[in-house]
Amino acid sequence: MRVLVVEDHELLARTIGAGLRREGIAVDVVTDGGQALERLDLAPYDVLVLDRDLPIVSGDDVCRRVAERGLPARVLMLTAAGTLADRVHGLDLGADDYLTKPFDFPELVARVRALGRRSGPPVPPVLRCADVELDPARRTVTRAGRPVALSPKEFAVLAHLLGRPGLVVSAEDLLEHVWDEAANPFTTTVKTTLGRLRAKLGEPPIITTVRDSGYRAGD
Amino acid sequence: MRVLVVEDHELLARTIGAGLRREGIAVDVVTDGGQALERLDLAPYDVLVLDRDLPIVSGDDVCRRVAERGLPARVLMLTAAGTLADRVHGLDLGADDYLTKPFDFPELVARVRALGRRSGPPVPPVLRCADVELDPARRTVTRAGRPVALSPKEFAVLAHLLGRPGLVVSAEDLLEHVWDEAANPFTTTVKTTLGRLRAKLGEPPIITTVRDSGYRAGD
DNA sequence: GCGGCGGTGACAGCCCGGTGACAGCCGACC
DNA sequence: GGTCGGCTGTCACCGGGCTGTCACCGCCGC
Repeated sequence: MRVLVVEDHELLARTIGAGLRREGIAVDVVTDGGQALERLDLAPYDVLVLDRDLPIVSGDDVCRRVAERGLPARVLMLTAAGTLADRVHGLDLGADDYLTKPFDFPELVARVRALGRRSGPPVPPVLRCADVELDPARRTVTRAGRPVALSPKEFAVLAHLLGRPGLVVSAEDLLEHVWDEAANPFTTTVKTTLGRLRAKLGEPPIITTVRDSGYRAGD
Repeated sequence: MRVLVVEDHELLARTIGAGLRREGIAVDVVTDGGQALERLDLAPYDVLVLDRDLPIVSGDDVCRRVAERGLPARVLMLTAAGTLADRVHGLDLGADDYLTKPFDFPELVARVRALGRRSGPPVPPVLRCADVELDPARRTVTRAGRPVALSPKEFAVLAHLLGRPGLVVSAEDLLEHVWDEAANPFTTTVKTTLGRLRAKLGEPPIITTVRDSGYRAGD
């Protein structure tokens, strides 16, 4: 787990850093919000321990920027102001947890661990072939950066082919995996769908035909 | 966001459930740990509000099982025992946050929301897409600066979509996260709600349909 | 030349998704 | 406690685009 501590009170900063390191956590320490934003661009932190009362760039600002940029770091906000309103406000800014000074060190460690325990869910990979990209989660296909609108069947066929780059995929194989069991095994729908797909993908061809065997993409 | 409340004190359980629902959150309520474990197998909850002092299967046990099974649910532990040692112990068991009774309801809501944010990819506090802005904390939506009045369900659906910009969200996914257990899996309510939502949002469309797959906003 | 395989265009049926109407339910307000 | 109104789930119906079928053509190998 990688943690960035942002705390302008230097002694406290060093103390937190040393304490977390003693727990086997990789820690970087900076003392103002500007440095924090720089560091966040340079390395992927799991947890950000953030003092709210920072000079110049406040903890709230850093927190908001983290959320805006969609950074994966979870934010643990430290503050002297422990009123309910402040706490709620901080959480709504995008902080993931809140701790009021003075705090007990074991609790800080436990909360940092809790935040770092689970990182985001694994993202399904984007399939690529030449200048064609297929994103399964977004259900989008682009060619040279321009979106290509595909029907569900066309999309499924392309995904199946791009998922097996360089391999020859037979029409029977496509029927089995892309179509359901109701598909007529003597149908010509595979070649029709492939024709439409090729037409939408344009030139140069992404999918080649291997006579008597099937189709191939990528490689 | 979908929440499971586990609280053996029935009146308190119902009060929490009703209060969260009023905030547009899909809530299921059970009154013991055994039921909680069953429910957790049946539906993907985002947040678990868990009383620590449960009969038979304790909150600690439930919490441990959640962590062991690698369930995506975040745990907010409720307890009467507010000593530091207890809090640290709870967090080490896998709880993600801690609240001591008696608590203020706005803080419970804020913490549940914060945990719900964490269960997905990090989400900025205000969701935007084109000229539409959605503020989860204020429960407001504006289009081109003009307020749009949405019902709780419509709001929750829009928030779920805007929180996953560019991703295709299936009707099943919406049913699981926006509706609670009472939802009929064969219902047409999702498309009806989406129709009403689109009508209120007006032109140009914010939400697009991906045939056979689901809906997408943003991107 | 001819046979077989694969590509292409036209066409029609069908399924999916959108829409409007309606009813039950619940909370608010009187 | 009664009534009203908004929210939400169900249903029936409609329209459009997807997709499977078919006929035909071109190409390649024999």
